[in-house]
Amino acid sequence: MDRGDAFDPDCPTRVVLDRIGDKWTVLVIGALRDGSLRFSEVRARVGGVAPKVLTQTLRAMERDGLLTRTVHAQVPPRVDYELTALGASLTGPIATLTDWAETHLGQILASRRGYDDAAEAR
Amino acid sequence: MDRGDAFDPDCPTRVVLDRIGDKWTVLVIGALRDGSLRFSEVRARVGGVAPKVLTQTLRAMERDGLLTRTVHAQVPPRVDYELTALGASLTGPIATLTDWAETHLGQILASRRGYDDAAEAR
DNA sequence: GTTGACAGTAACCATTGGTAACCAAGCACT
DNA sequence: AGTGCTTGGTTACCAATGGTTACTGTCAAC
Repeated sequence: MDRGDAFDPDCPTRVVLDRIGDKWTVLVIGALRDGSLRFSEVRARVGGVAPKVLTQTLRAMERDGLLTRTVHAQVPPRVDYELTALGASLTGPIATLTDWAETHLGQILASRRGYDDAAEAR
Repeated sequence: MDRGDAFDPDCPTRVVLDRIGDKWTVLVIGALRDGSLRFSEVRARVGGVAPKVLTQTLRAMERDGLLTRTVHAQVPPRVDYELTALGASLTGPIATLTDWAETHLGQILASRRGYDDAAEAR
């Protein structure tokens, strides 16, 4: 097993897909695409994320080597988050994905509307 | 709002990202890439998925127009799932992503190991 | 009549995601 | 001395989701 097989549940590739598949991870990477941000800035960019969940996400990403976390001994505290080379290499695939999402959004919503109408007619 | 903005929590693009971000959706699309399959075949290909969850995933994908579900009035029953053009158009972006996952798996696991060792040394 | 295949469903439990409230450190001001 | 302000979280709690196991319906074949 060299590159992993995403269909085997016991293969670690699955773990990677789990992380990428995480909604917040994708958004955080998008937020950090243009440079480092501090905690509250990430929070502001990624609308609607609870601080607890953001902390979890950032720690998991740090653990996986996708970003670095640097604490400045200041008051008030300042913590900067920045993508590593590994994290930055993910921006490409993710951009592909969000592009798809944004261009096909209309089709999906239309399909969903049709489905709802059919349910209503029953 | 034409294409949507994934960073606004109230924007429907978020909904699309949620679906794409779903672990099982990605794997199901991969499984159906080469043609239609029946329920149990999908289940076998996507190792480790519980039938309930697979049903939920497939229904949601049908609702979003990513695949079609055709029931054959037979006994034993036969249900075929097949990607729509919309669903097939997702295989590209997803392949990009799984490629990334499989090639960078080593780096991530290495980073994770280092993190664990550091925690242990404390 | 009972066994077997297929495609689920039902009931239940575990894990996760999310909310609201609070905390710690240091500085400025009173 | 005490109060308030800031940032970057943590804690306790609750709801929603994900997952597991067991069961169901139908009809053909034995």
